[in-house]
Amino acid sequence: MDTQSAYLERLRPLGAKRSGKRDLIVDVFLKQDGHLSADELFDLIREQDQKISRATVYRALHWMVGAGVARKVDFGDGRSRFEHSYQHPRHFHLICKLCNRSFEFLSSDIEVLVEEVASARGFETRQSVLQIYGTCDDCQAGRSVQRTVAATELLFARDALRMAIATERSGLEFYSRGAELVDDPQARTVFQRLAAEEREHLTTLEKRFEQLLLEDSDLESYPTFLFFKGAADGLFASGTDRLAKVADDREALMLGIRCERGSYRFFKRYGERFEDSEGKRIFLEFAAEEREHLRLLIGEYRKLVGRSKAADGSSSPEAEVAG
Amino acid sequence: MDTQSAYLERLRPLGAKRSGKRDLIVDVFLKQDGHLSADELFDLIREQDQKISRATVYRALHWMVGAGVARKVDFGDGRSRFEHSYQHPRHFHLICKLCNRSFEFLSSDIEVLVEEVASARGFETRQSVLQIYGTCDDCQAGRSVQRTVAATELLFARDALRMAIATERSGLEFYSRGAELVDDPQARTVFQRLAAEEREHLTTLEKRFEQLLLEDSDLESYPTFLFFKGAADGLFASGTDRLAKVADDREALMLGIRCERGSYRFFKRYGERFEDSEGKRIFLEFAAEEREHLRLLIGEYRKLVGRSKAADGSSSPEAEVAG
DNA sequence: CTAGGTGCAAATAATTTGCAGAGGC
DNA sequence: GCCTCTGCAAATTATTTGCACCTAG
Repeated sequence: MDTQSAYLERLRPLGAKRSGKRDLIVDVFLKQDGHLSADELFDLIREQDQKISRATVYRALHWMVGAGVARKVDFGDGRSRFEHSYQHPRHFHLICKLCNRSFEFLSSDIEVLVEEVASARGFETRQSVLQIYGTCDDCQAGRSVQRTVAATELLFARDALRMAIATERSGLEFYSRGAELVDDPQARTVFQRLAAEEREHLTTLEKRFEQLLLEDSDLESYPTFLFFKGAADGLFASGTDRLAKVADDREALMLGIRCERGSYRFFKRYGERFEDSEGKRIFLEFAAEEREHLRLLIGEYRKLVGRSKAADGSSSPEAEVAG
Repeated sequence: MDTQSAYLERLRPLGAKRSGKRDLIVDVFLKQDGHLSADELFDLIREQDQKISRATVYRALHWMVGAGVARKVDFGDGRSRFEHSYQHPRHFHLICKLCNRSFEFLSSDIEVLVEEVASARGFETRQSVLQIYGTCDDCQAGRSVQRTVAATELLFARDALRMAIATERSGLEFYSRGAELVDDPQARTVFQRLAAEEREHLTTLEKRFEQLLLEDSDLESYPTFLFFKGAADGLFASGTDRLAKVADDREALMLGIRCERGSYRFFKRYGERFEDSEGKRIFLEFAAEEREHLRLLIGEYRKLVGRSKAADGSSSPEAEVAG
């Protein structure tokens, strides 16, 4: 966590003056996981410095919220709670009313819908908070096991990797199949090359996943953190299905372009939304790879259309590629 | 609002004793629209009865929340706010941080996703709260017009009717087109009959909509309250497109069945989710109509398959109809 | 030097509670 | 008669503020 100080440095201009006290408070706060009430944070601070007053803690929290370091969340139990934004994408909460534990998750699907609703009203969103109150499975089963939960950062990275791997797999299948089906030798070469790349990336991603597991061997067993309904894996999968039905090589390439473009936009868009974190990096790196593939495919598509001028013009080829 | 007392009566057993004071508080509370803080409610109560104390209001609110008459919502401004559950489906909020107004909406799409996430965790949901903080369009534009907003009840009814009407319209188009395309005379009769029914229902619904407008002539101008992304109107519309491509009458009927079933499930499912209200009734009544259509279509389908035993078996007809 | 940060104590603000009496069942 | 509701006032809890002082830029 050495980027942390750099991160804070970036924020300074917003907040004016630096001070030892505030630094301490911010520091202690960022080291914590989960949701702290002002009072809990105060107690923690007091362990380090007996002389810091409650008011200072409140003021520091207020500053952090303003500077975007922290978010204020309300669990309905009277006092406010705070959580970091640092390496911690905004997320939603499942709150168990029995054991008072809270579980986090992230759903890009929901975020998209929220955006749609807001824009339908001309509303400019700054923050959205979703809390689902109810009973957790442990409490329902009578278990009172205080299951330790991995850091959100790890879960996020895990889910981002899972998604990337799933996409890579179905991409691999798509291109392998495509290489078999395509007639044009150059198009086939491109499909084969892309298949090879997917295979290579897949290996890389799987290694990265294994490395992640080293940090917490139970990582795979924790529940999903990042929900993506029609995540990219569906894109290529349905693409592969449709591949069997394409009329010619041009259509096959176009299908590839559509899949890659969907996948690229998807990973880029979400990668951009998150705060600095391993998960964000995974998303963005993956998006960059998809962009390369996309470029390759589009180039090949243009060449193919050039070669066979007798394009049937059924679906305005150039326009589609341009998008 | 005469069902109101009956409604409260139903709740009594949960809450023990009836009392004039509490009745007054509940009464005043239910008459209000929007989100009241305890204090605002207290002021309103005081207009009726100078001697009621703040504590009593708090206690009554606490009771109401427990009894399910009210919900507690937190807008992050320090004090809690309360809103009815009565004739007021749970909903989400857009909260403008500048003018402090809040706008409600309902999104079944989001609710579905929330349910999915919760069940993926084995979490039993009791309530979900979604708050979107930001800046409303009025504040963005510098307008400070305190636009009056219609009662949620009305907006909900309006949107339910809009949805029903849209579905009815595309259903009408579907069956009209179907009647032209179908070969089998009996199948044609069914399509014609359904088209006629849709036309009739459409008229009824449109009248109902006009009546609703009498209650608030600006009703149409208020922003959408109920968001339904792939609302039923999309179902029949895409059905009509596909109608041109069906191979035979059996497929045409099957397409109708699929559309009706989708529509039926849709309206039923959501109708069931809401608290007693005009909107709920609209949903459920509409669902009942769709069920009738569905029954008719399935009957016709079975007859047709019986007539032409030479079914190609391409899509396990009976099984599909059964679902 | 000066704006902002800090501690302390006092002030608010929202909500809860103890207690004695009133009222429904 | 018992149990719950009610008013009042006092208590509690979370958070903010005034003020005098301190410190980084």
